[in-house]
Amino acid sequence: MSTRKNITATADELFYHNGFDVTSFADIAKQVGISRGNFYHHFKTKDDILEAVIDLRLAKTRDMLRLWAEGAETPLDRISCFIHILIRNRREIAKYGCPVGTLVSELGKLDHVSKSHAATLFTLFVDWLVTQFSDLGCEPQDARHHARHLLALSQGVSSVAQALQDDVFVDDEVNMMLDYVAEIARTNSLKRKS
Amino acid sequence: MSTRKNITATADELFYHNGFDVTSFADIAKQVGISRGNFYHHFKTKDDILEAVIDLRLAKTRDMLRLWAEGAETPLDRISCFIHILIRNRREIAKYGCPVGTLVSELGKLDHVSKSHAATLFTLFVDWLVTQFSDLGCEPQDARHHARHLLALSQGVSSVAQALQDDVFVDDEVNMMLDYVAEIARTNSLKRKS
DNA sequence: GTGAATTTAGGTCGAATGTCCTAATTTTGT
DNA sequence: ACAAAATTAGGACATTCGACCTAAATTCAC
Repeated sequence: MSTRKNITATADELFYHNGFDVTSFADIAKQVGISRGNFYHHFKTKDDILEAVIDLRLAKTRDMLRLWAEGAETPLDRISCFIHILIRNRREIAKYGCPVGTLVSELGKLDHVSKSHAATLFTLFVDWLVTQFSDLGCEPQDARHHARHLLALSQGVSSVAQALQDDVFVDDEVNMMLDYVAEIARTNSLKRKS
Repeated sequence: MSTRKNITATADELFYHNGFDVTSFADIAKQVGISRGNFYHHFKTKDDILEAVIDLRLAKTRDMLRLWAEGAETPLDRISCFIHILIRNRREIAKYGCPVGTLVSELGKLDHVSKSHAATLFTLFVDWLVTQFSDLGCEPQDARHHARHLLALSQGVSSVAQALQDDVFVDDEVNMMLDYVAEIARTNSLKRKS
């Protein structure tokens, strides 16, 4: 892997685990195994690293969403993929929260220029979910509503899970989210028949 | 107001607006209007200030919950008070997120000793909501489930609202939460009749 | 009123930060 | 093979941080 990508991937992990502001050049350099001075050749400022990290996350998210769209047959299965990240990443979430939500929150408090850039990560999920709910037969405004609701729920579950450290809670909420989507699919199919 | 309380209140605000780690002694001193050196007499370390801030928030939260319990006639009205903080504090939430969730998240990433102390802020809300749902006629495990679900939703709405900056979204979610509670109250009253 | 206790201001300290520079080292193009 | 370019290491820099100290100012007790 190129050094630049190596730096970006390491910064991505450290920003997630420890926070953007707390993570120093020295921390990243130590983990990558290069000298601090080497940074300036790849990234002029720390903000440049942040931009690269956000771009990396955008790319990884797009890949993940595409994989879900291709891998699952029905919109319902695809939405289930989204919901199940809460279980698949439960260990990391319990420790560090949601990588998107915590970054947006921190950048918001720092009033950082990249906060809107980070927020586009959210819209990536919203847009994808809107597509799925539309494919499920929802009207545009309903699809948007359901998509945002699901995103908010996943954020909230991450946040509370980090505080309470309770696996059962996550399972319960995931089941509720699955029921929520199944109910929408059911009513939509009824509507279609009438 | 005493200097100590003045420091604590100012630190409370700055920790919320800018984050704990980012906020420096100098920042607090400047806003309070005292010299930096004066701190050491009131708080030995920055962590001591954090402890005092968490205690302050615990006290303020307890007062607020007591006020809601006394001010509202029915459990349903009391739960509505909780839900409506999302609207009452919408400006601050859109800027800085939820004061509890963002603090727990930051302390979790810092692996700070006070993270569990901060997490008790969450349990304060959970316990209070459990009481309300129990008064509404819910079984203990149901009450706990509903309480945590509502808390997670409020957290998620705060998080997504900060990213999307959309007032309509908050209104929609608040209405959904109110419907959720109303539905529980309705089914409970039906159960009671049978 | 006066001595003791509390509170305050201002400065110092080492450590750590982001940024930047320079000189080696390695890689690349021909 | 060799010059040019890219990459790397290590250190210098001004600044800021939490922590700590001392002395002046203020408040309090009697």
